Amino acid sequence: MTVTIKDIARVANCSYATVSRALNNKPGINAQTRQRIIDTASQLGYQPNAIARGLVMQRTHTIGLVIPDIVNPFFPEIARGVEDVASDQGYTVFLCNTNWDQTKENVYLKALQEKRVDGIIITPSIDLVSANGTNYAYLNEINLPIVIFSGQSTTGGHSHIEIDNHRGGFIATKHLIEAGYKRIAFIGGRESSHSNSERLKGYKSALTSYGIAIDETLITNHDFYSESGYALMESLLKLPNPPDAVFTGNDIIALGVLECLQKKGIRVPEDFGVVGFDNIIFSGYPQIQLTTISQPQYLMGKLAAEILLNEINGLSTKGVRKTILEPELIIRKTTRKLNFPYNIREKSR
Amino acid sequence: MTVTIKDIARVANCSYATVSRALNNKPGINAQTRQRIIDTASQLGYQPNAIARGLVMQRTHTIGLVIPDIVNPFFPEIARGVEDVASDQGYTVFLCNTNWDQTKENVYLKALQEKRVDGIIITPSIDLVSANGTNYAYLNEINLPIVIFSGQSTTGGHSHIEIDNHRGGFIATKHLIEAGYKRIAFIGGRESSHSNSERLKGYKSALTSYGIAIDETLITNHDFYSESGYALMESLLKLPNPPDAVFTGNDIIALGVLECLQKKGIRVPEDFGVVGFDNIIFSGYPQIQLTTISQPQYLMGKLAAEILLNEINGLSTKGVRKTILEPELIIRKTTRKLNFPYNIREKSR
DNA sequence: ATGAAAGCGCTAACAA
DNA sequence: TTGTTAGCGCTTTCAT
Repeated sequence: MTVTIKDIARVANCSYATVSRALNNKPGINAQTRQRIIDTASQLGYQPNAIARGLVMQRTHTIGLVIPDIVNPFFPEIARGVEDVASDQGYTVFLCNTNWDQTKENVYLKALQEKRVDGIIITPSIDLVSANGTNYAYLNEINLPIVIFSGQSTTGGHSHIEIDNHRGGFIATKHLIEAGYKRIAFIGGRESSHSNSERLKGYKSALTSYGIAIDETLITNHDFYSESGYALMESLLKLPNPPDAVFTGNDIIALGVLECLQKKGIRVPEDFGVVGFDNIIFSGYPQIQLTTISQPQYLMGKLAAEILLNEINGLSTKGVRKTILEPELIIRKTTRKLNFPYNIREKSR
Repeated sequence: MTVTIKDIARVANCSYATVSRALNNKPGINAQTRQRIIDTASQLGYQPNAIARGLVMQRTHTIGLVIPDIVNPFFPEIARGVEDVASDQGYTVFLCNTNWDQTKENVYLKALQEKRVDGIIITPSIDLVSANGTNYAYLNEINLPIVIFSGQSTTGGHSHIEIDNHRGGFIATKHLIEAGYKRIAFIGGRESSHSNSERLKGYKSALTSYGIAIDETLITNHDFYSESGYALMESLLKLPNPPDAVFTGNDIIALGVLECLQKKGIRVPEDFGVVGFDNIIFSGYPQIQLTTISQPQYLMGKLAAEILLNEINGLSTKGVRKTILEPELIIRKTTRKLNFPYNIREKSR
């Protein structure tokens, strides 16, 4: 049925070891026989069996990409970055979308190991460090190059790449304060997610720096979806003393917040300020113009893949790379201009 | 290093064939030995090697998903649909993003075959049927279950699933006509793409049905990106007799069109109508409210995967399923209400 | 320069 | 019920 090197050997009249040599450009083989073999291989329509090769080489040229939500435009950009460098270097990538489901994440991790991927890039759906308990040390049990994307290693045993989420939360909130908003709420996504909790810490730290008391009733978390943003915004508005601004866990949430505000007829940015996080492509559209914190998504995907492939190929040591990128505030139309005279000096963080 | 069934056999004191039986729930094995084997397997932290298994079984439980643009929100929804059913059935999916690059598509197709995937779901970046010449018969040379997503088979040898693009183009254009727009342009994406050319045909057929002459200067194509939509809209506006409405090849293009219109200060929908295609999630956002043609993306992804897995598992015959879904017009805020009295009857298509 | 043969980790037919 | 053995298709020593 499918043609193998043995078939080639038969018609090219040589041993199949020779075929292997010829096809893999190994030295020590007569140029003519090599050509003859290559010719018959293409005549027979030979397609190397990567599975068999993988078995003997213990290398599959395959990596796994484990992410929580491919539908959030943040991740497709990452995926494209990862893919571009992977395919450039002859690797192929398994897409593993967990829908923020811890169980599904584990199932995927197991499958990837069984399929003998050469390495894994993962955005854990839960914060590895703050989550105490042994359950979440699972990444340490994987004996494979791993790069953690937007998360941290519990042991320092894995490279990781992320934006400085704390700083991002800080500058987002700072911007809101300086624009003169008075009661700034936080609408986060998954409370257990690493990036979310860092952003929240940044938010708190900004408030504290400016001498503003932290009001726990203004801090909410649920999901990284816009429905969640809508719902939480709605309930925040029902507070006796409702907020006049909100910093959200990501742009998608902010979109839901904006929708709610529009429905309630609350004017943005005049009476209400909104800052998101990620700077997904749609945030920049003229109709949206969301003020947000930018992450260079495609670049981050590329970097993650480069780091991983370097580790796989032994070009760099495992787990040493800590790449923290600087977040950038993108001021658009959902926050007021900084025309508010503010005397309180920002304390250093 | 890694533990194999031989290691298990050694400590469980049996042959490794027995181990294989025990671990795979094969009949004809003593319940106690099975348990003993299972126990030692987990004690040793055994992880089956799917590569070795794949080699002997000639089945990898892996499928390939080949799409042109993971960044277009249309595709992540598809991917999620595909993934959800795949992972449910124990399959894993290779994400192959081609960026509309025919060469990259071929490279991926080759890689997928070499990696012995069990089947492929592909949105060809070029129209297989209209593209004449032998180059584009490549899918027929692949001896694997394939389902073509939003495209057609040249031979009828592959199942395919798509929306009725022609019909979609027709109802989009019809809607614009009935809303009273007079000069309706078409801004497409890749001219060589199947869905694009079908949508264009639908557009022409609607105009013809309503007795409107087709003006080739109003028909433009470039890329499925919003930059392309912006640029083409801009040049269309420079025409001596510019259009007052446009039907676009997809929503992303429409977003670019809207941006251009806004910049030029042209009022939508009062003075200009826009209809997109796909109904990506962002089109429904309150700030956008794009009138468009809906495709049930997630469902389509699910269906594609189900069809493929059925073929793989011999539950249905290869290449017989032709699934054509009905498009739906979603009227939002980028087109006028149908308050225009129109006497010309729609001829049947 | 080429061939013979072992072995990667597993499944499955055949024996016992 | 269990063991022996032959591959799956390939790479890679070790001989020749």
